[in-house]
Amino acid sequence: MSRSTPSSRKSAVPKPKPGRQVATATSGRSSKSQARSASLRALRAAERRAAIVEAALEEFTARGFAATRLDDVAKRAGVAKGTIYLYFADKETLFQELLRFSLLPLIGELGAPPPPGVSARAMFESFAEVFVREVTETKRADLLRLLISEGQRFPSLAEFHYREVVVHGIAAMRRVIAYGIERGEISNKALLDYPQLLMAPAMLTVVWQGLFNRFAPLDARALLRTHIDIMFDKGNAP
Amino acid sequence: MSRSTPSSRKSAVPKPKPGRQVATATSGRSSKSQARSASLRALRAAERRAAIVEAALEEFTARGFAATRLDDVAKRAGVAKGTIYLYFADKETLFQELLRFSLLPLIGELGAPPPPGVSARAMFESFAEVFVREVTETKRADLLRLLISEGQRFPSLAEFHYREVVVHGIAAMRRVIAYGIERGEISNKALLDYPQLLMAPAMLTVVWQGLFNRFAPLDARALLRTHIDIMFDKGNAP
Amino acid sequence: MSRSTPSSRKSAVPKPKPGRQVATATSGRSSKSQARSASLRALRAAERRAAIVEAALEEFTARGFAATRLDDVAKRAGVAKGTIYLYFADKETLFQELLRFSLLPLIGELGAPPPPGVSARAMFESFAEVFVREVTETKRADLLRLLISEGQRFPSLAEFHYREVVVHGIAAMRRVIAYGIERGEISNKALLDYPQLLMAPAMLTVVWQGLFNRFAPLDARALLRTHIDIMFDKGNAP
Amino acid sequence: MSRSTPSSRKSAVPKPKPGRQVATATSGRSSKSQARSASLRALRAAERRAAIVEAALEEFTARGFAATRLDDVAKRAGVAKGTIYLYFADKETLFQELLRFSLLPLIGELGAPPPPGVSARAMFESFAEVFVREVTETKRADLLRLLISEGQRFPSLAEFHYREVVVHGIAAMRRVIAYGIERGEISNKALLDYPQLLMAPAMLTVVWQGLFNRFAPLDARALLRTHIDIMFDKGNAP
DNA sequence: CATGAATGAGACTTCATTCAT
DNA sequence: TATGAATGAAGTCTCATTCAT
Repeated sequence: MSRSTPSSRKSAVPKPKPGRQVATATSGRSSKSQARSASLRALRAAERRAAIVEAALEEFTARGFAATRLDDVAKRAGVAKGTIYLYFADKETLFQELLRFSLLPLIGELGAPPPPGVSARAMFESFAEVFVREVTETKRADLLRLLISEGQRFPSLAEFHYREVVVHGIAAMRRVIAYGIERGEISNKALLDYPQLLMAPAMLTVVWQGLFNRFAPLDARALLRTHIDIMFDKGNAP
Repeated sequence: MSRSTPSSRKSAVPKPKPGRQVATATSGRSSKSQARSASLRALRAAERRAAIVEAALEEFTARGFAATRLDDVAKRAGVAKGTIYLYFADKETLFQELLRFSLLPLIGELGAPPPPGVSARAMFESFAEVFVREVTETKRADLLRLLISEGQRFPSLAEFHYREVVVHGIAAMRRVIAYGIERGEISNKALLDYPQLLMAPAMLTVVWQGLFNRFAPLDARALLRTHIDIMFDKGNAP
Repeated sequence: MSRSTPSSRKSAVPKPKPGRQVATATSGRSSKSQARSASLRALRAAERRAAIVEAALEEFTARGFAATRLDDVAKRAGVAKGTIYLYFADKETLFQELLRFSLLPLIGELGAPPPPGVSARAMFESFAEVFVREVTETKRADLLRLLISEGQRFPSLAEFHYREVVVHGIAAMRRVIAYGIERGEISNKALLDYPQLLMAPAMLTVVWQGLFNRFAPLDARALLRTHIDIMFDKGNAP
Repeated sequence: MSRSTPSSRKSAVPKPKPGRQVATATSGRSSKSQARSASLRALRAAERRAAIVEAALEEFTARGFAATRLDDVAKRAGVAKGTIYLYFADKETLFQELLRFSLLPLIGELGAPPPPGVSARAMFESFAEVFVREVTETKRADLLRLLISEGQRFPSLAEFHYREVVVHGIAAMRRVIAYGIERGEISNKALLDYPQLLMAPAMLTVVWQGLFNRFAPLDARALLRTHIDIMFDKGNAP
């Protein structure tokens, strides 16, 4: 192996669509209705962009930033090399955009307003469930790992996630903790200073699954259940 | 910059030794005493090797595997580029060797025989203290982050660490947990199934400090203290 | 910047019309009067062509042939990139056409029939004045520089200008010289063999102004006046 | 033709040495004498550098800066593509260095101290002769044309030549003119203000030979002789 | 006719690895 | 054993040209 990639050359990641994309049959031209054709074009553009992002996700998560070849991204997306540059200024922009906007929706989902009158434990159980369903069992886990791996080398990216994701996540955790303390579900008030402790097992799961799942699969749900049992006193639960 | 690294070129990492290493004048050969000169040479060789590994550590942790240039490693180590190949087969070998043997000693330290009659909490407190002192506040934290970042792309490396480090660590955690349950310091027996929970905050600290310390410094010791307070019932502590 | 241009990317040459050209609303077709609409269309076509040539002039003179991007020409002309190909076969054709027809009119102006009975000196003074007014102080100087710069690499272009411009210019110079000799204004008959000497200062001016005007502005008119004083004996002048 | 070059692809300029350079038989290693081997290496480096510069000269003068491929320069120099980067930072540096140092020696030659008691005409005749012999009939003419062609697009280059070459040349011309006026060889004192007029025919020759020599060869020596006859009164000549 | 998204060949540049000294 | 000059494969990015709309 010559340059720098650890594993096999030529796309260790299996590529699903070898030829040109299916293109969802746009060849039939109605020849009038400029507006529709314009929106069609816009639609096509959006599709292409999405294809590129999707392909980039696969390649970047499989190889990391430096070892990913835009050539491979293009092939996987079913576009020419130059096409990528119609949508993204350069490799780094594609990479950052991918990471920037992929984890954002999570915050919305995780911060969904809890049903009233519910226990703190139930609130966090809901968090955990969403995390498992929407991250652990999804490509988002790969994205999170990618962020953990490359964040240090892209300070602006780290900052973005700190501000847009982490700060809100920490705040949410703190609210749950405060609520739990208030309701007597959580006894240790120092937890308020380290709300990260609530998320630590979730993060560990993501890292573990990336590195060691091959050798020792980890049941995220069960692990988090145990975590919850430890963090919350059962007293006030039904 | 064209290829792949996000930040500045030309060694973002400050290099301590600008000129060629002092090299302690080896050119004048005394021409007798082959045995001593042989051992001297071996010593010199060992030093060189160590210098290369040390330099590689700096560069790899600062840039990751792919973006690190052997040229920079050589410069930092004070040797010629070709010299690296006298000690390591190639870039990947150097990288793996670096990671393979750098974290091993930890297991010994962490697995040091606990003083008899001590509480489970005290045992884990000792663990935590060693971890903070020997990892968090050391270059080992960088190595751990490097492992987390690149492990997925070097399966053999991940396997090595799983077998040589993680398995033992998990076993040690489990022993502490069992002991804690036995002594009544730990009430939740399910923890025995997920000893990772004991380590999760430590790992979170390492990741956090790599990504977010700039924006929100994290006090590893205090965080772990809180963690310990939660995991261990205080009843039986002195 | 990676490829080839020395200075700043993104059009160092200031572009006058930022948005799309006004285009004088051609979309509403009155659907009758085909003849007039045809001529209108022809007019529109001629305008477009002219806009492209004008834009090409700016860009080519600013960057040279190879470093000029048709994309920039199109933007500056207010047309789409593809439109250029409706009027010109390719980049080189556009370039050559630009150069071919831009300098031709000069020959007419420079070869204008001199008022009868005038001195040779006056004839050449008139040449010089036209040259200063119509070349030196005009974009034509840029075109001349462009020809000088790229002519060697476009042999057919050099040949064209030799035949269509230079030959006539040389002939005109020779006529002036012969006339001057005949009238006793020029004493050195060898000048007839090197009529280029009459034009040399004009050419030097164009080159100098392209390269060094920043550091040492050159007054074309005054320089040529001195040149004339040297070439023509003052005896017979009024 | 695809990208940008006007004429034929694949090196219009004939390449003399297809294989690896002759390398002047350095294979015989004397195995001792480090100093000599070091100087040998230095010698080799100097040769290589020279080969690259020489090749670059050919290619740049044949195609201009933008259209020259470093690949071709490397092939012509008999080195690998990467080798160029051991000696020059990038394409532009190679180009500028080529131009910067190739014309400098001229100033020395042209500014050689004139024999005492000689006429101004003889001094300038000597200038002219050196110019013809060392520029017109040499590759330096190509370099001068290259400078004229690309100077506008490399402001620093134009400035360098203005300061290092032109200023001195102009000063030398002015000295000759002053001397000629003093000796009564030159009558028009205004020439002191436009010493460029003395050089104009030389420059015209270089440009002409680049563009039109194919169609109308120009005898530089004869043209300059006529020029001299016109500029200098014959009175004081023998 | 006009558009401009898409293409893909090709240029510059980097850097792991080799090998003569 | 150590060196570091040399190599050349490979990657990123550009831009002339095409073509469906």
